[in-house]
Amino acid sequence: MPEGHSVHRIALQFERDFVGHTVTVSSPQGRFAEGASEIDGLRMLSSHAVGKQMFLEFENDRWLRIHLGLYGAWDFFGIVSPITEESEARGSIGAPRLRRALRMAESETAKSTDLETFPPEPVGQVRVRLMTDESVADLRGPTACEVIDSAQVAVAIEKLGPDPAEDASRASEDRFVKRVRTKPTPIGLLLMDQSVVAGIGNVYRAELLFRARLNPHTPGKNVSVKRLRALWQDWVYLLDIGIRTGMMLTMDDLSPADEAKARRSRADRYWVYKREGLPCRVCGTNILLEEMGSRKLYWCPTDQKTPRTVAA
DNA sequence: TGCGTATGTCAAT
DNA sequence: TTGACCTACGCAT
Repeated sequence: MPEGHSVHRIALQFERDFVGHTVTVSSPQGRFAEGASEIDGLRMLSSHAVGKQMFLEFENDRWLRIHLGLYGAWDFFGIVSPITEESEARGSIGAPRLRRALRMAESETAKSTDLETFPPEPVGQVRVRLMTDESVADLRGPTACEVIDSAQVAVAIEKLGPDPAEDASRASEDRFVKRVRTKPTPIGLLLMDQSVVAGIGNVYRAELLFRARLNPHTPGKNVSVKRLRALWQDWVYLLDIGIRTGMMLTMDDLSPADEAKARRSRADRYWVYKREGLPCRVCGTNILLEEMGSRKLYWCPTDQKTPRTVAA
């Protein structure tokens, strides 16, 4: 379910509540029994996200690499610390941390409920359970879940393009621009290519292209450097909002009422995503749906009509 | 109860 | 380009 923002939030959650702790690792479902035994009882040393992948570092050069894929999700139980200013703001800062259950990765429907017993019984297909004295994290449905060493971590990260949440430097932006400019591939495909830019998924792709008023079919090499820099900066901006709020909020300058609506329901949240056949919020033209990269692409044929590009 | 869908990726063809 | 895979949920029957 997650695009880059949720993976970064999850990595932050681990940083808060697991890093520095000795972790009991098990595989209630059994499918990760071997990997679990490799890291069981080790101290967690760090937690990182790059794009949609997360790397949890343990002692002895053992790393847990996780990719949630389409349906993966983490559930946290017990002590679950607030991870952003916004979540801090909901309770008083410095107040005792809550004992609760929180589902992450399905940020659209993040739930937090009271917890009666600790640790709770695993429910459903839990591939991995990580447990400290105070906190439990259950992983279900990941595409990737494996124990590797730091050399293999380096290989995995090498395959990924820049991720602004991990490196927002100008060099990172340049890397993105350069990669896009060398390819004849449509920009709508390049934004989904994790080696070009890491962390963008199907929702952010559609929304970023609309915000840029960019035709998804424009070949990467035909998009001007100026527009690509703007596109990168917009991703920096949206990703930051995503990490802070846990939601893919892509519409700016909403009235407080519309902002509340956008937060409450997906139907009121996006410019074009999942809005095929509905009138464009800007020009009224019906939003189109087409397949691109075997994923559903939503766009406005009027606002995103011409590439309006000049080779710079 | 069963079907379709989903914010993803990879291997096989 | 297609199919396989991981799991949960909403909706129709």
